[in-house]
Amino acid sequence: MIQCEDHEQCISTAIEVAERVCSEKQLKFTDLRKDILRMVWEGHGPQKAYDLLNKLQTINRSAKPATVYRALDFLIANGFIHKVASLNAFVGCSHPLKHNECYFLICEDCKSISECCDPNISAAIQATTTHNKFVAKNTTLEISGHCNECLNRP
Amino acid sequence: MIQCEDHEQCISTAIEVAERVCSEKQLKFTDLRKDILRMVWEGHGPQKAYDLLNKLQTINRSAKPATVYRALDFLIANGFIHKVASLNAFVGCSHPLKHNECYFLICEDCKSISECCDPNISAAIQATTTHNKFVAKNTTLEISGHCNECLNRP
DNA sequence: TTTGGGATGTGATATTGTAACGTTTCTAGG
DNA sequence: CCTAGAAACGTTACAATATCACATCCCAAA
Repeated sequence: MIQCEDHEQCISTAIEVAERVCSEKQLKFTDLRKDILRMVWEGHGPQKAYDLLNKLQTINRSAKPATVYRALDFLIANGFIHKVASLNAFVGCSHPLKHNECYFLICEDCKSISECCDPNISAAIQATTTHNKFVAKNTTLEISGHCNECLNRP
Repeated sequence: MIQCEDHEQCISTAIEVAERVCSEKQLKFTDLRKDILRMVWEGHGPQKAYDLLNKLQTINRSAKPATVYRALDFLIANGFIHKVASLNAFVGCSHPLKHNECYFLICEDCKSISECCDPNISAAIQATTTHNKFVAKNTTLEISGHCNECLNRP
């Protein structure tokens, strides 16, 4: 998410992809779900549920927490966004079609978050779960620290 | 934590280690902190802050959330427990002296949690953070799924 | 057209965590 | 010993996050 050149473009791409995937899978990509997906992407970083609720209430004054959480649940279940557990926040998924195991680099200074998928990490995790005879369903890997830009800032 | 043979023993070992480390580092291992550490370990799995509060209130009726959270913060800061972000819960650290990067296998069925440190995973993470010129301060790796025992249960 | 399930509306409430400020306790230095 | 200053703790209030339960709406398949 950090690196995008034209954020409007990447938002609309994300929505188009979601639209297509939902169409293929016969899922209902309702206006509400689309609005929430757009808002998550617009934030350009981890978005908090209640901030999304506030935004949503500018469109739909009667929106409630459950409104937002239900849409978020749908988007997570179908891979369009991720929950960042260590922040209690949500980010758009950069490649909803490609990977299952993603991880995040979270800069504590500028709050940027970048999503990566690294085959070596995935392989190492896989090797260990296999060794432990553990069947992994969901992997949370979040690395917080300082990004290169912030380290080089004067 | 799953594998311990004598849980009373592993609780008291954990407390002894904490006592020693605090003594060495000139940290104050107060009764409150010791009580919370013991309660985290007694649970034999991820413990929720408010469950700990309830337990604590059987000893100290006037305990408040902040009482618990402050003790938890101390225990985390000094490596005696970990926060499990994906569960909003806390577990005792099996080897407070040895490692920085630990990860968890969390069984969704029996709720057991096992802490592991795998050099290969650490190396893969390190390689990627280096490649991204990212300085990691804290790594959260939590793998949820199904443990071997639960998979083999009839 | 009915009917059943998914999606949403709505109000209430549960759960998790922090801020702010006062009091106590410990400890180092005079 | 005394006494600042800091660390720990007590206490109140509240903020932030999340879920439940039940009603209603809407669409698609029989």
